[in-house]
Amino acid sequence: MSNRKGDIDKETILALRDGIELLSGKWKFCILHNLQTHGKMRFKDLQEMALGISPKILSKELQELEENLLITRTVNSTRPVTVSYALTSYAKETEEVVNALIQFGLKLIF
Amino acid sequence: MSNRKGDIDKETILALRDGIELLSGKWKFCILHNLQTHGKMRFKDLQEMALGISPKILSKELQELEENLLITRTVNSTRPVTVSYALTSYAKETEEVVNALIQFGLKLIF
DNA sequence: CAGTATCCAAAGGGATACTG
DNA sequence: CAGTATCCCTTTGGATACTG
Repeated sequence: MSNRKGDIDKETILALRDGIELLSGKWKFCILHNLQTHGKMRFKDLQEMALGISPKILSKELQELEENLLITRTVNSTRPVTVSYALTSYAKETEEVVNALIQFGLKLIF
Repeated sequence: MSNRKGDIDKETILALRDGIELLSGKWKFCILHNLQTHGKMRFKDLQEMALGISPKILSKELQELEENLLITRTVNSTRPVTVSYALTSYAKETEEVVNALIQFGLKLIF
């Protein structure tokens, strides 16, 4: 309660909205969580982890995460070609958000 | 990394998705943050805090938060009638999520 | 395997005016 | 003041089929 009532902390609100924006999308938290716990994952692994995500959506969310420097995309010279996704060091910042959300979700039930 | 690759922790994923669901909506985090920092707030205060939210949306999100027992709605016997919103004790669980998100958002810029 | 292309339904959210 | 009602547009996300 560092602010008086009506004295709105705009920077905090903007930071909040920025954070939300980068993590918006139905599957982003799941993707981040899975990469946190499993390390590198391929497209297909990610598709199976979250039951029922269509390839189009997964592709889109991965691209957004990559654009925002939260994950890397690596093409492996195998046959057939495989692609690995992994968190950037920068994405460490998201771990607390993901974990807090998981803790919150767990407390909803029990 | 307690799980082997491919051994998906469904409960964690479901908790994550439950948490996300309760907090989904463009303004919920802002509402929660403002109630955290300012305590009780009236409808109009909340409307001003987040520049540009329409009354319909604010009303909807407040109802959803109330349904999920994260906030209380109190009608004050004033003239004209005013209504106060405040966090429930249960909503303490959301503070860490909100704060983690703010920290993440702040690190995006600086 | 790792996507892209196309099509489509539903949800989300805003503007505005109105009401008790 | 605290909403609700109406209208409308945009975004989101899913199903499916196809490609290198």
